[in-house]
Amino acid sequence: MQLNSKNTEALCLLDRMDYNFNEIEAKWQKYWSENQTFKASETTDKPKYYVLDMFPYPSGAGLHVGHPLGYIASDIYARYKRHQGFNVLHPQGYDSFGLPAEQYAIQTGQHPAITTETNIATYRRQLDKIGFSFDWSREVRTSNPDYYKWTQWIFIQLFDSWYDLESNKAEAISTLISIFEKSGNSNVKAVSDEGIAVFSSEDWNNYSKVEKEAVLLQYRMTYLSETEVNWCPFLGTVLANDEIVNGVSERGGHPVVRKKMKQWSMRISAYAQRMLDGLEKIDWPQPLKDSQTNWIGRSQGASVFFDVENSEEKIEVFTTRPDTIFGVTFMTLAPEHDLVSQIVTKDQKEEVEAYIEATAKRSERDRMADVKTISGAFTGAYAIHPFTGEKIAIWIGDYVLASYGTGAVMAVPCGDQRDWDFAKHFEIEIKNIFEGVSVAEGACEDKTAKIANSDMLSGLNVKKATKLAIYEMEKRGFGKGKINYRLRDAVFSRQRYWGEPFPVYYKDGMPQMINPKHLPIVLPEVEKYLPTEDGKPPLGNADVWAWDTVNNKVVDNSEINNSTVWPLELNTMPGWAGSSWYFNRYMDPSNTEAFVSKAAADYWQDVDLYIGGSEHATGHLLYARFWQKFLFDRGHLPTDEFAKKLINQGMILGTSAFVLEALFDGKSLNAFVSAELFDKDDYITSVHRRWDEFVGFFKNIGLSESDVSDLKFRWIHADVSLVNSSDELDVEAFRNHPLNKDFKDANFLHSEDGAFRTKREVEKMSKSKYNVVNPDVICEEYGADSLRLFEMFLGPLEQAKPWKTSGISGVHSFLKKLWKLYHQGASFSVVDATPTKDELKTLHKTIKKVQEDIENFSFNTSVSTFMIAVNELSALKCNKREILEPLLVLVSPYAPHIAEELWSKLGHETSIATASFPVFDESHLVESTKVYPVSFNGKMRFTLELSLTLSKDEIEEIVMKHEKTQAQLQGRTPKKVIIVPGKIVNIVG
RNA sequence: GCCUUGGUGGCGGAAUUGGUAGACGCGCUGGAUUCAAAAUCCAGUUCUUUCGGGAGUGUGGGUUCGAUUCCCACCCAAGGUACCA
Repeated sequence: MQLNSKNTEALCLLDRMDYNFNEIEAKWQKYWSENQTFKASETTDKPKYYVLDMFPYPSGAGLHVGHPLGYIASDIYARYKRHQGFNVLHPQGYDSFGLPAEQYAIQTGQHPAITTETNIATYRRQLDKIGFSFDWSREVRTSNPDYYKWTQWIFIQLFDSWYDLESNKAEAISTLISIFEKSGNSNVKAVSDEGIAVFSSEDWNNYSKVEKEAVLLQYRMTYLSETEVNWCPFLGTVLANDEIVNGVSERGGHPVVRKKMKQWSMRISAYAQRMLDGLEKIDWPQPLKDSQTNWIGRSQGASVFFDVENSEEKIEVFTTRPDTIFGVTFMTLAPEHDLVSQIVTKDQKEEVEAYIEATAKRSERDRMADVKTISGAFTGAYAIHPFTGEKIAIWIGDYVLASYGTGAVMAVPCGDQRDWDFAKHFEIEIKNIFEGVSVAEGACEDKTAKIANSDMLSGLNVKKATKLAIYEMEKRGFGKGKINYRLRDAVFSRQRYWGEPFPVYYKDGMPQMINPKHLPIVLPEVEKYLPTEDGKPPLGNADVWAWDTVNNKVVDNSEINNSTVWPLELNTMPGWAGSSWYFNRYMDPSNTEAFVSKAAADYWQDVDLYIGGSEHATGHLLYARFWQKFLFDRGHLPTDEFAKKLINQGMILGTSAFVLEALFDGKSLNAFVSAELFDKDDYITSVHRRWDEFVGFFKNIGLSESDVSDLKFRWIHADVSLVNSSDELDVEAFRNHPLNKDFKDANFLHSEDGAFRTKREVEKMSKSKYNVVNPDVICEEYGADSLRLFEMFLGPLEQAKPWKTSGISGVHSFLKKLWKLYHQGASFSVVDATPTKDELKTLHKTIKKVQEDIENFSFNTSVSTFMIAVNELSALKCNKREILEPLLVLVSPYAPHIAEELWSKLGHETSIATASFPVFDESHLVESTKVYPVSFNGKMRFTLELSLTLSKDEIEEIVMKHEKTQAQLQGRTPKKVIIVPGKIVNIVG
């Protein structure tokens, strides 16, 4: 057929046969939405499968190509599971409470609810373009009152619970009250009972209401306490440990100081051991499990009590090395330790107080930055060694942390390097209790050393000595074996506006829960979103924020009368509150009677596959496991781990482009030189060779020849959309770019070939680096199917990898070839003829590989497999239904739009989403046998690589025909061929 | 420091329980088609070579007929974590 621009008829035909992805994708996205193709229901006999993405925080910047990576992977898996006959739940929603929306509100005065709404609309539009199989009828938003009603409800459940060590689970607080009424608290074993005064049933029954509430508050799973918190003055809020990085706030990098405040805390420490144990039964990445294990920080040892000389007080220490107790030569308390002021002697008082003041002034950041300096002070007091009765000096030092263990250590300088350093510095005795080891140059931290010089422990190894030491301590009553955890209770209050309000009001200073039937307590309107410097939260600016206990509603603050109307809690919940249980809400998103119905929870159970970033290891993923276990304990959920399998997708990085700007005397010259002029190796030569041109260029913009040698250069980011695949900058577009207003008349010194080159560097994708690639643009230019395939093709799912748009042409031309496979000339053409052996081989090879790939989450290699299949089938000119129909089902999870279009052209009336996954038949792969000679010494051995069972004769035939076998036999004929089960074949020559 | 993961062409990356290293794609080179360009198609592309070969999966050893794969030591990179007693 002759084609030219005048032949309009031929062009029309071309149009019809072309792969018009924009049209196809819009058509099927509309079809899926109208037919609710991906709506999940609980009324089916199919087995369930729950595929979940970590829901996004809808930021103002919209999506870049890095965001959908995990969503594409989970979507492929969800679609694959549907083809396999599973009832798939694949929902999506928004984590829409949080700091950036509020920061934006503070700056612009726009209500966070409005900006959040706008951002969600942008996200939804962008997500819809990529063709995900989400069930949007189940969407949740954490900032929606219908949702946070249940976040508040869960908070009330936590308040109404305590952790019973006897049953090792959270129990209703009413069970605790009835125990108190019968027998006081002396027999109660709760996680929180350390430091709680002992009382009898009589005491309890005589307590006032407020006294009872104060006692109970100490037992609750969420409790109010005066705690030292990480206060960030700039953000005006308290931060959790995981929100602090290197002593500054994770967000914005503002300094953080310690401050005592009345805060809600979550008793996550109660679950420390169960969270460790639970890791063994879930299939999560090892690095993530290790992060959680470290964060929980279990250490096994003993707690030992030391008497203080001339005092009633005892000092409790925690040690992981009770076997070294005879090596104790002093004791160190944290400067903040409660006992310091009581035991300090008159003589030392001044020095100790000065030291405490000095350490209090140092911020946490300073203390961390400077770990080398040894400092401390002697209290003048002495403890008594429980075994030997010797006097032991009590020191204070800031290397001991008040927040870990008991805030006191027994110092064993011969066995602990920090104690050794401290002892050296202050010239304290270092007693050696190790056999044949010198401690003159440093402590002996080797755990294989034998203990010496230690009474009954002498001669024992560490393990035995530890056991005996604990036994002796328990027998003599001054110590016991103990397990300590690094995991602290999580502070749950935030001095912010854009978060869940607490369902709490204060009566006589004690917190009271609002009856759940009056929930939600809706976030009030305020005029100013900014917290005050003293830490009073923005809700303090609300006029209508008091609780009327008669009418059960929120009323104006002026009505507070301290008998029926009381003030409401001013703090809001942290960002992780709403995200700690959302996966359960998807199971039953519009239930108004419960956060999830029993039926729905029993049906869906838990998440089968969860995909998201590893940055949530010690935040969201820890808190979510905690709430899940709690809700399980209280009988609200059927499982105590919420996600069976978890995959961390790697980050997609941007390839930034830099242009080289010339500076003179610290000022911009509004002039740029092509990047290769500044290459380390070529700089001299290329500039020298072009020296006149180089000087001329700068003379033209007003420099003298001598000025030129004083030029300085710096790299600045250029927008990547202005740079082509050969790193050449579109100079005109750069001048006219709205972000480069200063460079409108800029001068450019080009390379010799006339191009202007940039330097490329891989960095995190971010707006400020001008390296963001928008998925909308990719969808427009190449289609969503190309985007999906390319994101997978980029590399292994879990690895970080740079984005390079130029690579997309490969997957795009694959789609065009796939399309052609189903077309002949201008029209759709698939025939019903019987496939050949070769065609079947290609199909079944592909089925096998793709199925393995999906199950191993190696989505990148299956894209290659598709390309090979299409190339082979094109070469075979295969257009047979029996081959092309199953091929389409294989491709459809990856490139659903094109698959759906061709599927409908094949005459199917329903969506390809309901088609079954093709069944692999290995009988078509007979010829994929490989033979390797193993050795030749009288006997000859061969390895056969087979994926199927062959008869002896068939194997012998394959072996004897093989080229290498012929060579090894050197013309001789073997007497017999022995076939050993497995892969080894012996040929006896 | 400790824990974890990884190291393969110019680049992203393949390689099943140890079995022809570099699949597939990008890029590059040459060719076909075209007035031309785009698009498409075909061939080549680890390095080196005296065209016989030789070397080669971070480095050095080891096990094996055979090692990217298993073992030991080391180097490097990324991530997590840290006066945690």
